[in-house]
Amino acid sequence: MDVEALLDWYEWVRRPLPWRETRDPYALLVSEVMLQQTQALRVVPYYERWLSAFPTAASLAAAPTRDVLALWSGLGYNRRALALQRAAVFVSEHGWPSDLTELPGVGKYTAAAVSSFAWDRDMAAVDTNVRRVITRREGLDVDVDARADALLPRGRAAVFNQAMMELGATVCRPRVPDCARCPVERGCLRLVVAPARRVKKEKFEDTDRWARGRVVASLLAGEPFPLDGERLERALAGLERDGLIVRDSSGRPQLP
DNA sequence: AAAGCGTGGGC
DNA sequence: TGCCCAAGCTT
Repeated sequence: MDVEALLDWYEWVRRPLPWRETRDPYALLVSEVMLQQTQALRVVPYYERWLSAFPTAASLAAAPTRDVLALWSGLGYNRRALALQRAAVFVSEHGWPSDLTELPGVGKYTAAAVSSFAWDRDMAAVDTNVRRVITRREGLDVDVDARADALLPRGRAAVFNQAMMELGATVCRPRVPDCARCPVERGCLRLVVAPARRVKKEKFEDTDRWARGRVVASLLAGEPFPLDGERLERALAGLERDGLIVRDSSGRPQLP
C-alpha cells in the first residue's frame, strides 16, 4: 500500500474534531473511551462538557461517581464511565503506566491510539475500520496486526493511525466501498464480506441491557424505576456486581 | 471465547 | 415505525 498517498489524502480530508487538537494523554483517553461504539459527531458535546468539568485525571479521580455518571448520561455503556474514572484514579496515584492496557477499560486498540497520539509511539491502532481496510486489500487470512505494524511509518504513527481509520470510515466502508475515491486502490483485492445474519429478534425493551440502562437513568433523574419484580432484581444484581450501584444501610439501591 | 454491555441519530 | 448502526473491552 502507498502509505505516502494515504497520508497526503488524509491531510486533504481531515475533519477538525476537538480531540485532534490536543496531545494531553488524559484528554485523548477520554475521547477514545467515549468513541468506543459511538459515532464521533455525537461524542463532541460530551467531550467538551467532560473536559470542562474534569479537566485533569486528578479532578476526575476526585469527583463523586454520581457526577461522573451524570455527565456520561446519554453516551451508553455506563460501566465505561466507571472504568474511565478508575483509570483516572490509577493515573493520579501512580502516573501513566508504560503499558496503557494496565488501565481498566483500556485494551490494545485504545492503548495504541493514546500512545501514538500523545507520545508519538510507533504503535498501530487497529480498530474495526483498519481491520476491514487491511483484510479487504490483502485477504481474510492476513495477520492484520502484523501488517498494520509493517505499514506504519516510524515516527509518524499518529497521522498514520488517523488516516487509516478515516479511510475505513469514509471510503472503505463496510457494505459499499467507494473505491473511486480511494487513495490507495492499487493492488487491492476489494473484498466485500457479507455481514453475518442476525439471529436474535428479542425486543430491546425486553433485555437486561435495557433494564440496567433504565435503572441508572432513573437513579440519576431521581425517578421511580419503570420496571419491577424479577427483572428489576436481575438488573440491580448485575449493576451492583459491576459497581454501578451500591446498597445503602437499608438495602436501597443508589448510585455510588 | 461467545456473550454481555446503552444510546440516540439516520433512514 | 422499526431496524441498524457507531474509533471495544471484559469475563
